[in-house]
Amino acid sequence: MQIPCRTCPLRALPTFQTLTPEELAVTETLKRGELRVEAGMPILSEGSSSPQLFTVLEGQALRFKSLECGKRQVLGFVFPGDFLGLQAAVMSEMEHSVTAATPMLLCVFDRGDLVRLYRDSPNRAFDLTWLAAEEESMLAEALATVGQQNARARVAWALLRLMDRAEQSGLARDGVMPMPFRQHDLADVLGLSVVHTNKTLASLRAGGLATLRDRQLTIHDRGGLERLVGVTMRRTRLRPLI
Amino acid sequence: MQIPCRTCPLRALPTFQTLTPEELAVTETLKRGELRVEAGMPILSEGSSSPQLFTVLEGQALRFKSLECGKRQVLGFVFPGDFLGLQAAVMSEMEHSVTAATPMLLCVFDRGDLVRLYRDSPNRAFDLTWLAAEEESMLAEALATVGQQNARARVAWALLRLMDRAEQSGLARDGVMPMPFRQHDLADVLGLSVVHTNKTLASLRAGGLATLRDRQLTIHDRGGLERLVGVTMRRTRLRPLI
DNA sequence: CGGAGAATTGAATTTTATCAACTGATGTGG
DNA sequence: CCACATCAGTTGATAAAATTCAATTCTCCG
Repeated sequence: MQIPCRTCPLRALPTFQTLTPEELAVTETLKRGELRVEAGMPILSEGSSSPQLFTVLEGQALRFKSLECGKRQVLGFVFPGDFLGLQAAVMSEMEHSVTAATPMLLCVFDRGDLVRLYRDSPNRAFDLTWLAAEEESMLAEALATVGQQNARARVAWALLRLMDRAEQSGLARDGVMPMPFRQHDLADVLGLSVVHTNKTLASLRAGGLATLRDRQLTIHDRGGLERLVGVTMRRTRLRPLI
Repeated sequence: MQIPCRTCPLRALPTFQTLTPEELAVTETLKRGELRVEAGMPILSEGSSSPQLFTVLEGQALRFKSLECGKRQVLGFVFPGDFLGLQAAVMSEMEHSVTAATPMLLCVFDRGDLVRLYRDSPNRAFDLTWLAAEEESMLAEALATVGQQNARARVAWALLRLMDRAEQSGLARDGVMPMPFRQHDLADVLGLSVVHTNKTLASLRAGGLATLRDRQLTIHDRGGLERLVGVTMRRTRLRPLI
């Protein structure tokens, strides 16, 4: 086990809750090891009941659902600090898949320890519910965007969400972040075709709102993008880090 | 308090978990009373932090998010047995609203009791996480449908979902259920215009797949509808009833 | 019976998807 | 170091889908 929880660099970030020494100790007993994953590799698969749960230490990934017709709907972006596999742990199996978009480092937990956690650490149990509720919020926001907004507003929303997540996990500076996701991924988030996503990105770029190129996303005019987005975007909150 | 939990008619339904007498006793101490709500009245509002949580005993409702532009996205249908307000209890406030579609009878809980529940009843705490994860699944399914499917498939999906939920809560018989929601509501679920929803319904009716009229939904050809729907629809599961 | 909200229908218009072709960057092997 | 292959990104033309608008009919209640 390379990194003990108490010195986990993620905990230093202002986004994450600070734990009491006792809580930290409990968390530490749950950690089973670390796992490195290459870009493009699957981490969790729809329909499987993973015996392991993960906290992302480094790298980015995509959550998505595959459709019979071969299409897929991307459900969300995964950033450091995110917890993966709760669904499989709580229901019998995963309802979506997760695939690494970059090389990743994962902190590994054991599904079987969950019962113990609920019994012994009500605060941490509450945090798990919080995480599930947070996912629910994110999906609701996405659904409202995809269901009700036009292409421009959808893309604007996705860019702001990406930047927000990147800032949370300390990956962005001054509206600039590394962008590991493809336009194709963006299109599958938003229910748009790749072509139309591309044109919309070009239009935002031309309007001086945001630039996506060379694996890098730059937000030039946050206010302008926010005006485009019709749904209320929740401010970043203090998250629990399992 | 009119109905004690142990004789709650919902518990008799096969959809809901049976509790041990102890668990039932705990649940009973949480119940604060009952609330009747008229059709069309708001139950929970986006942005508010309701001090109360509800379990639906009778009636149907809609969860939805309002957009700045005046549109709204319906996030899901609420049926008897559903738990309302978890989001407000876990995060600081509700991220969506709930409005009654029919007269309703709600079982009332107190938000403040949640901490006690997490401390004393790990099983029930786990159930709350389960409920949040279930919501997440439903939203993911909706997002995949709205994001990737055409109008026919979307409407087919919504009709099957409605029927499934109605069967779960004992409201449907032989593919026939009372339909309290308007075509306008359906349109806001699916990200379609009312007009197009209407035409699509007409086309499904003409194809002998399903009929929606006189406040009643009839599924004539479940297999036909399922073939239209491209996303995997989870089978009804055993749900916890809080 | 009359009025209000809901459902339905037929254009006209707008938005988005699909198709096909092309550019540019990256990487590999001879 | 160049030829070649590959893949992401870009663009224009065309087709399909959904929205909007306008008008009419239907249903439920008072």
